[in-house]
Amino acid sequence: MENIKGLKRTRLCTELSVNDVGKEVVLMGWVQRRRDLGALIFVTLRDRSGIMQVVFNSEADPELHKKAFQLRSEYVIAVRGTLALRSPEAINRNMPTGELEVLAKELRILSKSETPPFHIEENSDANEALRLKYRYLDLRRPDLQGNLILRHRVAKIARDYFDANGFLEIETPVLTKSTPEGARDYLVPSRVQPGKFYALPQSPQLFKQLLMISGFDRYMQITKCFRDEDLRADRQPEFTQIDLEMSFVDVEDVIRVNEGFIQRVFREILDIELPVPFKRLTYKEAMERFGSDKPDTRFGLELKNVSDIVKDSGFKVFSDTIANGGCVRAINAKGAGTFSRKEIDALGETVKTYGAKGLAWIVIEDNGVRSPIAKFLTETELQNLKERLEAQVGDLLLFVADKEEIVFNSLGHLRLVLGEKLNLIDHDKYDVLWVTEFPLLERDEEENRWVAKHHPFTSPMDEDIEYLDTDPSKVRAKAYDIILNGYELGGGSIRIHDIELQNKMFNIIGFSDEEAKERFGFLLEAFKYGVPPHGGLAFGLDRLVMLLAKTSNIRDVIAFPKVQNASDLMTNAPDYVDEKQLEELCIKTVEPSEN
RNA sequence: GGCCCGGUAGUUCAGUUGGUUAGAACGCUAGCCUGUCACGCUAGAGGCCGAGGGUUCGAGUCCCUUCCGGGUCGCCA
Repeated sequence: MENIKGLKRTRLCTELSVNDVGKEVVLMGWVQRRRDLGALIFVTLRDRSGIMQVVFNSEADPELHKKAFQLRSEYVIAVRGTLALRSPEAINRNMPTGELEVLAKELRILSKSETPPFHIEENSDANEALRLKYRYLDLRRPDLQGNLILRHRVAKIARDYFDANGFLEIETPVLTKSTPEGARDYLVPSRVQPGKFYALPQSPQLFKQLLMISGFDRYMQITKCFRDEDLRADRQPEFTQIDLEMSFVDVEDVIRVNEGFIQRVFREILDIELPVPFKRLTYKEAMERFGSDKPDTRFGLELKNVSDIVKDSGFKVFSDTIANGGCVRAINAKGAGTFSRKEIDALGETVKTYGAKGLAWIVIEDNGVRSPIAKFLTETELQNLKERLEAQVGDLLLFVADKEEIVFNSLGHLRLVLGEKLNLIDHDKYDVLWVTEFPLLERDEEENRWVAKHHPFTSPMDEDIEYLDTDPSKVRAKAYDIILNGYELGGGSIRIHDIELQNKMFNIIGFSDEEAKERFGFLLEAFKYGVPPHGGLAFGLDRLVMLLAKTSNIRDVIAFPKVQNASDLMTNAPDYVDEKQLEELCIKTVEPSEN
């Protein structure tokens, strides 16, 4: 093994251009590939910027050529040589540095490598579990390097943009207090106070509110958050938020400053100019039209309420559902009348996933309809349905009857499936919108109480405060989510800054004064000493970068992600610890119970 | 916790109704080769068919259990 003594790297591979031809250069990096033509050896050298061809010619230097013969994939080398223009017939147009090559004068093997378990290349088809076990090799691939560089750039834009707008980056604790409500906490035992635990933050929510009370006026932080819930393609147990909070603002102020941020990200990263202000939908409208509070509005297929048409229908599934307080809604899948019975059944399975009992359907044909339910419907009902759904020959009408919640959820997801299946989604389009006026509260049927839909510090809308006592379900919140192509990019709210209202909120979600004091006493105490009106928002940085990188897997934009069972295949975390460590923490483990 | 998909050389995969010695490509090793760039040519090595149990004369293939990975529902204020 050799060292780099006396050699200094001049440039990265792709920083060299035809203007540098004739200069002596020193490159350092990994052997991407060796092509051995006998007396002539080509090596593609890879560094973070890209690749450059290096030539070893036995005629020019037999000793050096002999040394180059030893090179294998992923050896780390330093090469000193002359940058040369390739002869015209040897130019590789598929390579950014394809006009150039380095004629080697010196080679040092800085580190050898075993044959890697998978080939380091763009668009690797190697199994992801294998790539995660050897993540440091996976991260050598240009696509992942590009993703992490992109991530860095987005984070930098966030810091620059919010700095320019008067925000201060302030760190908040990672070891903090467990709070009720919300996701499961990750707990950290205290050694000095046996039996007590810290919790890792689900978000810095309370700390940023306290910073407003401290008078910092505008705060931002790029920070890790932790939620002990099951993973998804777009969800990791530890993730990063661009978190911010502002004083003396209302909804419009928060929205405006964040539109500017997203606009700048798209301008600088993708060279796309997003028009502001962004579209807005109220929560109610989003649900009614798209069956989702994070609608993908790149395509139509909107939901239509047909309850009034079929409320007295002979089809009991419809009329009984409505009689029991439910509803019937439908999607017109334009042109999907050609779907086979099997395909329609598969759509039925889709809605069943979301709790629907079934999917009723009608195909509009030249001379009438084809449908298992048509015989239960009168001619008038059929005619009204067609009109409401703007049905034409060749269309497939799809109906779900159930509680509103299930109808929205199942049709909302069916809509996405149909959008894909009917190829209605323009994957090069970026569709950004705000969803506003979320309900403040929702009913937890299991616990039979109200819970905060956003969090318990969210302010109700001024005009709805009167309903807090009479009909909490009617109260809308000063909460807003920002949605990109059907993904929730971020969300936030104006907070309650009045101690009376905050106490009332705790009471409505079932906290006694004692419990509220126990859990959030520090906040209520702070509320006694002059609280500016404030509000904020948090973006999911991972998700934002994921969408900018055009991948649907959040692991592709995280350096060391976790797999579905929340373990890290490289480090093998989580893992058992020494009995000694547990003793010191006064912790005993028990076998998990069956069931 | 539920549902769906997957696990066979280093890698990506094929493997028929259960039937002889489990194949291919890439990679790897060695040799030849002075303009390659997915270099080419020749030869070679390489397998706990995820694991355990069962059925069978016989299991990569069928059954049961289990482990691992992915997607998803629940969950994620």
